[in-house]
Amino acid sequence: MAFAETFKALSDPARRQILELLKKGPLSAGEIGAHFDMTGATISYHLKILKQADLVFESRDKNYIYYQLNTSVLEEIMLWISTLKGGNSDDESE
Amino acid sequence: MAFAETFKALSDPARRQILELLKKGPLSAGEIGAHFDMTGATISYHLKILKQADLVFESRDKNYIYYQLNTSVLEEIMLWISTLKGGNSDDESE
DNA sequence: AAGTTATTTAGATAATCTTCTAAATAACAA
DNA sequence: TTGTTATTTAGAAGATTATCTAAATAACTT
Repeated sequence: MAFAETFKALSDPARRQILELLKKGPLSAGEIGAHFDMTGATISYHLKILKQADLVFESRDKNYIYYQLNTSVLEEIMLWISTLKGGNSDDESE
Repeated sequence: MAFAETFKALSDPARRQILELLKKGPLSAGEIGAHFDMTGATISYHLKILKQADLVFESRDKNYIYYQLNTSVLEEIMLWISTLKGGNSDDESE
């Protein structure tokens, strides 16, 4: 829904990399953090922004919080971009 | 090419609106500015960022500078998003 | 209950971003 | 060449962002 929030969230390289990690499946906050040279607090901050943008959602298990991609918002962005390109949202070969 | 730059450029509402205006065709910096409640200097700043991100290009005529959409970069973003969603960049119904 | 581990929240700081005003270019018109 | 119009550049101010450390929660283990 909130377009600004979504694009804002995508504008940071670390957050894009997080999304790419999640492409393969859910990961806990700690597992995500292991891929970065940042404190857990900073990772948590980025996850919060991705969550607010609806790009990820979380589910809890034991004392872990798992994050996973939410692809539905990506659809909406694709739509925005494709109307910008083409005018029409439908497929338009040539 | 520079993904970070492109997403950064798209993260500002005014810049997205500029792109939408340019969808209908080229406009001069002044014509673009007329749609916003900002100084020409600020518009120029936003145009520079869009230009650096390769989202627009300019062409000069008389003492006007016309801006127009460059859709090729939009393709690349679509590709990034769709690989994030689907894994495969090709069409994948269901 | 007390201790441990995973994660978030709070508060601070430094860097980056958006915007303005004023001045500089660039190109045209007389 | 002088003046006018369109746009950009420079420099400054205020807002937002990314990051850290330290402290707070939350959930598990013993």
